Amino acid sequence: MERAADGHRENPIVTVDSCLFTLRLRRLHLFLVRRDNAPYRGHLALPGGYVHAPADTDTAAAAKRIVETKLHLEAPPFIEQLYTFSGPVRDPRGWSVAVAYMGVVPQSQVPERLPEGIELLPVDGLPPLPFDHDRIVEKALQRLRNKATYSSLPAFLLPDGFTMAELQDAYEQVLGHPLTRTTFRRRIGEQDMIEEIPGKMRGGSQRPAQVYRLTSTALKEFERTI
Amino acid sequence: MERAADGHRENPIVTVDSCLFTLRLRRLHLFLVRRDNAPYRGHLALPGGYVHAPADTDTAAAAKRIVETKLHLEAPPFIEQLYTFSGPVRDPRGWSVAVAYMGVVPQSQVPERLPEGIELLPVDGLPPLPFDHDRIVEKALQRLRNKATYSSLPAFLLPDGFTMAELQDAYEQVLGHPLTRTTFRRRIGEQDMIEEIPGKMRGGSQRPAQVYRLTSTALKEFERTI
DNA sequence: TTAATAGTGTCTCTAAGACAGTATCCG
DNA sequence: CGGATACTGTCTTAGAGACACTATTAA
Repeated sequence: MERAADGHRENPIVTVDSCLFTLRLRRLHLFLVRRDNAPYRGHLALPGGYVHAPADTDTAAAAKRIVETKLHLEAPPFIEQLYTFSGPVRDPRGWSVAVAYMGVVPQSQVPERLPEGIELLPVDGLPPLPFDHDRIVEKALQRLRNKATYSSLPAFLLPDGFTMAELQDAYEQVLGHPLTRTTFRRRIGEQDMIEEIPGKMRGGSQRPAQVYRLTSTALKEFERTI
Repeated sequence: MERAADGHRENPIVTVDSCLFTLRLRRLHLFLVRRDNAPYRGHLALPGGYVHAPADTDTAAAAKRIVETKLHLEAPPFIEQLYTFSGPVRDPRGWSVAVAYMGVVPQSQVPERLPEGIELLPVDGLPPLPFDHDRIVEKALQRLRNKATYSSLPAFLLPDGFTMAELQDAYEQVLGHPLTRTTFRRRIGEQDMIEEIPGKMRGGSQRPAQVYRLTSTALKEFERTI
């Protein structure tokens, strides 16, 4: 931890970038913002910004501040630190460290018409992104898909009050492959992760479905044994 | 990503800290170094240091450099980024960002007598550590234990050439609970993770055991379904 | 009644854990 | 041969997936 005597050391730039996902028309989408400053001015990129050292209490606070400021989204129901990217070339402004965050937002929390400069693009078929944001998005999708196999994460893409069919669809959209209905119901039932909203039912011209909500605002991880 | 006009923003200090584990006398141990600079001079802490911005190619390179310099260990067979800790108080030198790494080293790569200033302590019963290193170690142990449930990670604690009993013991030491022998053999066998070293056998005054090695120098993760 | 989706019961097959039996070494 | 540990085969039980059957609504 000694201060280098040779004067070679410069302190890296520290930024925060966030990958926020939502479901729209049953497809997974990513939030992007059009940059209004150099570098890459005018390009679509992940919402990001500098850490404001004295004001922000940590990088998570910086991420929240930037999401609120740039995406006009209130606190996402799930957001967590993803990975830290670093190096001399990923940002043209110099040797940089980017602490990346990953989160999900229910569609109900997203306005129908997005504010100017904010775009919501389907994750399959994203344009090339500036900086190393392609790598960040790839890692975020890996994490999201992986967590879908052992946690309640996909449920955070849904509004409070969803049917079993909607929940299964959220899992399938994230995982990218179908699940067997019987097994899905059984597995979810074992996890003590959702509860029936008493009496509440929903249906069109068929048998109405039971409506559920998460039992906890915290992510629930499933059991695993070696 | 605009430069703040108010002048409030200072760039945080960027450091790297590493949690390296090994098995010694069948127990999990953590590497610590006695600090020879302020702050916390003379205290045992995780091996850490500043990122050398132009010289290091990224924070992983910084972690490797610091492990080699401070622990006198060659490249650990497994090391990965753990988490990034940040805030105004975790380091008395100011608002800081610490990118933490976690790794394992086989006992065979550790000299019997450790160099001056380096200590290897059992993970149960560590002294309180400076900075927020207690939190970092806690997170590293969580990651290590979690990965033991679905990957070949504990095998990296062993030298090349281990018996099935030694492998099971490594898993049990990391997980902290016994495993059933039959199931363990079956599960490991399915993973295509280890291979027999042909002809090689080891045993005292009993039937000699088959000796194995990892099939890959990369971590192997087991299958998982929802 | 029919169409459509929700929800349940059950059958089969596979995998997990328990346990006993066989193999192979040393002394 | 006896003791010790390595390894394998098999039995029982539990869970996964497949599938069919029942339930409940609107038209």
